[in-house]
Amino acid sequence: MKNAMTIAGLAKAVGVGVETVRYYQRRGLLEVPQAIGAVRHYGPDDLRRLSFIRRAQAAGFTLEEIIELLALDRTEDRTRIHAMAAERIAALDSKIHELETSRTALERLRATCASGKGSACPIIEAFDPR
Amino acid sequence: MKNAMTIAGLAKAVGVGVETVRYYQRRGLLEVPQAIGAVRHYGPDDLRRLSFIRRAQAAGFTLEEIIELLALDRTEDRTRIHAMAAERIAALDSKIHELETSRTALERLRATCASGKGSACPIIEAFDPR
DNA sequence: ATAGCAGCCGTACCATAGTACGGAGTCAAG
DNA sequence: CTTGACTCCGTACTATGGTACGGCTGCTAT
Repeated sequence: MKNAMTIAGLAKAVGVGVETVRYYQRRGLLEVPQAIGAVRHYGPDDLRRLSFIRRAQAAGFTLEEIIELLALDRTEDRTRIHAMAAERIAALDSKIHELETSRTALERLRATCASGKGSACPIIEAFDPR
Repeated sequence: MKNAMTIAGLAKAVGVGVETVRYYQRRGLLEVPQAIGAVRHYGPDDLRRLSFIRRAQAAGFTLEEIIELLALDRTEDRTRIHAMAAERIAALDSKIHELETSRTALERLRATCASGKGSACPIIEAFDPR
């Protein structure tokens, strides 16, 4: 059958380990397809779903939340979806801001310690809020 | 003694729990000050150090790396400091980029599902790379 | 037909960063 | 001088997201 792969192929296609796929199955994020013989075969749907999981993780959703998102995907509870998206966007915004602040501190540290003259290079002070 | 506080004061000043301070002591990130009587007292130095730890964590350094940074702070190994800063800035940049990409996907999801007409609101597709 | 790689399964273990708990001691106020 | 809050200490437990192991079985190529 075309487009059908075994667990290793699925895992590889998304860049995760086989054990990770099995872990997601146990957690209920991926369903366990019916086996043809004793071996399961995965298709494009599984691939999309697994990719989604990874992208949602990158967006900061926990696996628990992703389980909810996947359930929500089959309903039409727009209110809940909207709320989850809005909440995550807000969290993302503050996280991005935090990382940018950290980046500034690190730039300062890098600049201060680049010039090789003075002896000490005060790491702790580099992080002081300005 | 002025400026001296007990562990709860220190923790509170930085917004962590007492147990967290003790955990950092065990991990060697904070030193255990000499007790006056049976109770330890903490001063401005401890406060600065603890604040630094938290900011460094926000920058994505692990506690293990922070231990190294604290050790480095007393030396003048600028090369190492420079390398660590540069490495972290790069990681931060790619993380920020990733979060921004995620944010875009979430905005798309929010927009798609905001209009209350169609029935389904495809969560999974909202994360597809465009 | 047989070797050997894959897949399957359950269970155990890992890293990171805390958080909780229980007992004993101590300090300060009333 | 008692009460109550706080400290100290060691040990155990938690959450999150995997990763590893070992035995068994079945598919496939030689």
